[in-house]
Amino acid sequence: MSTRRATIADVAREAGVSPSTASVVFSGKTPVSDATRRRVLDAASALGYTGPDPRAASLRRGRSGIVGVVFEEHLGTAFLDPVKTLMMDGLADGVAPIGAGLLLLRDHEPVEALDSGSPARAVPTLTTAPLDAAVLIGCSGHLRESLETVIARGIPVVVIEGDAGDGVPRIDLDNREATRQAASHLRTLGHTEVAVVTLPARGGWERGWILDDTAITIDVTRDRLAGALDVFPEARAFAAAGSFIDEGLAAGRVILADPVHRPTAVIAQSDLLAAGVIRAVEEAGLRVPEDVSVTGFDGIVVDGLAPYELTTLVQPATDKGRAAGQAVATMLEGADAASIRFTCAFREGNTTASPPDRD
Amino acid sequence: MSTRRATIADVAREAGVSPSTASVVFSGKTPVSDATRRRVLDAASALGYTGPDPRAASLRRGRSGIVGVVFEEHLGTAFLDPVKTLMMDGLADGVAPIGAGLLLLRDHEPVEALDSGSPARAVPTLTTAPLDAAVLIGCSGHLRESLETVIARGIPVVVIEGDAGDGVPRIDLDNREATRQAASHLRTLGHTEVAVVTLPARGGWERGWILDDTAITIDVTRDRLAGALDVFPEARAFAAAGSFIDEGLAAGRVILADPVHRPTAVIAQSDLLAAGVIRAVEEAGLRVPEDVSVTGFDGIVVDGLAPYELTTLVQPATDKGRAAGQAVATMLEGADAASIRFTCAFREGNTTASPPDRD
DNA sequence: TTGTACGCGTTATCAG
DNA sequence: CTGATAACGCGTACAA
Repeated sequence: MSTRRATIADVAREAGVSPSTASVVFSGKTPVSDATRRRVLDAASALGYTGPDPRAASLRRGRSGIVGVVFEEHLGTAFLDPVKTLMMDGLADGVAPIGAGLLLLRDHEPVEALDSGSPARAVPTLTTAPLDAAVLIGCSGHLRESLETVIARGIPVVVIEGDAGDGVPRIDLDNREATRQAASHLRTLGHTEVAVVTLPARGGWERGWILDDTAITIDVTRDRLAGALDVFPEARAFAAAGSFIDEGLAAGRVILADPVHRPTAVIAQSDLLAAGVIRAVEEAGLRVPEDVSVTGFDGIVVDGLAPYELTTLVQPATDKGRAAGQAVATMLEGADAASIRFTCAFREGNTTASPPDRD
Repeated sequence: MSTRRATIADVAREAGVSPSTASVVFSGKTPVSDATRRRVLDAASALGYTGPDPRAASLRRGRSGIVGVVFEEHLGTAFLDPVKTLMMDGLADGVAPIGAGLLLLRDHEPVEALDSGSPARAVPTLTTAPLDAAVLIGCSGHLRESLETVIARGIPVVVIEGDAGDGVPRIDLDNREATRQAASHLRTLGHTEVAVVTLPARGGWERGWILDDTAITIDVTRDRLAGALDVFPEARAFAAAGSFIDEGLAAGRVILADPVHRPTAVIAQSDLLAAGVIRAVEEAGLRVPEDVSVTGFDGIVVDGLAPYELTTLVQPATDKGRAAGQAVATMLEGADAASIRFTCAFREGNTTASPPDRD
């Protein structure tokens, strides 16, 4: 049949009922007699009608059943991070009760060249996607911009790990306090020479030392660093370009390079970074934790790190995601959602010990 | 302002132009004089109008700009698999030119209990999401069902690694041929006692031996196994419950348990499984590759596997995703998309060697 | 270049 | 339990 798809009106006509009755059969919003239902269903299958067009339904209802999840990175990259992965998991759980799907979005679309001869076309994003709500996974300066876009559209929004301002529910961690715990642990062990390997200082950051005048626009980085400095005000900090083992390795090499300033402990802002630092320590012919103690952050399973068991802060990543999902669900039902700050659990592994005796 | 949001009609009225003119200003489909444009834009910002409602626009256009990606697993789990992660990456790339967003969907919604007192509500899925197209990441029997749903809706669909039948474009690998290569490599080295650690045999599979009468409904598993059996018809196969290091470890333990039947080589159907098998070998007090050779599949970076470098088949995971995305784009433009079979590259690492001398 | 008219496919609402 | 009516907010022929 080269004709257009059947609509609910066609089905109704075929079944000899009114469109509204047919609609009700599919939505189940109102009781329908069995006989009528059967007629409608039969007519539908006869016409190859598979149910209401979601586009029309969402226009009418004012709901699309879609929650946008905004990343600032290349989508693929986002899932390379175990913590984000777990968050997505929780998020999926959290929105399940309202039956929403998760739409992956990037906050600043890459400047795509004109491909395949097709004329320049607007790349849909936050502005043009049919979202019921949005979850911003926050960090960089783009967050601010995305936030405005979403708020302007009047869409409920939740921010994970970022400064939302206003009345925007925020899901985050006690980053500063948590790091302070790790640092205190190190001080208790007797460390005084400590270095910090941080997450990026801001979007597009290349790895390098954080100096007094370095602006840190990423909240997580700033807060965790503050926690470390609370205990070791003199600690030097080197910011990696991302949360990867290789970045930790690179940072570790730099930090350990100068024998004079060599720290006896390194506070890494993520487990992956910590794993890299451990490699750097080994590479330098030193031992963990005998010569250098290392702490991480996240409490993820770093595959293949054995025999080390990282001393780290275990963050409830899945819970964070779930909380965000629930907050979204709450807002979608018209209620106000509260911000939630989760707490990390300090977990002592075998990567921290007292510093070696000095001569 | 407790009143409803402004519509394009309001903007037009405020600007003193017709609705269609205002529409054109936002869509850019037709030239508009600068003066008019300015008036419209000013009116829009005065009214807090942020652009056309995506729901209405998509009804009118017949396009939502959304491509569904259907997983059969818990969403979070999907991203724990590096290969899927890379595929998503490529997919995001592939659909970028048409500016589509990716909507994460599960094929069989978990049986959610009634939460939060809200009445039982239909959980939207494949049937109710406003999709322009769908990508099925295939395996289990659910695929069949999902496929029918999508086809009934008349939505373009592409299947990755699964049997699509009909005229559905399929993106997959030369799984059988690739595995055959690895197996041949082992035979050339002199191995005769070989075991296979496979991916799950079907959805919901618990780990266990694959017997003659075991039905394997997952294509990837079946094809890769066939490739191994082409070379070693007598090889025994143990199916893991998923592609994880731990599963490989568990499988390895079972396979190595019986000293009489102990193989000199293990063909694992994924790198993660292979990594687990290697651990099992070490755990048994044996060496890789001196006592037991191990091959993998995927060519991903298995974090922390050093000093081993897996002998494996490198699959172009990102390319697969990108191809799927492009196929979707093609179909959306009304053309037919072809199925594509990608080729894996054999990469020899240091986990395979000649078998030990037998007494 | 701008305006008119209409319909995209549904579903709330309310009366019967 | 069923039906008539009226939007939902927009894009696009077509005419002016």
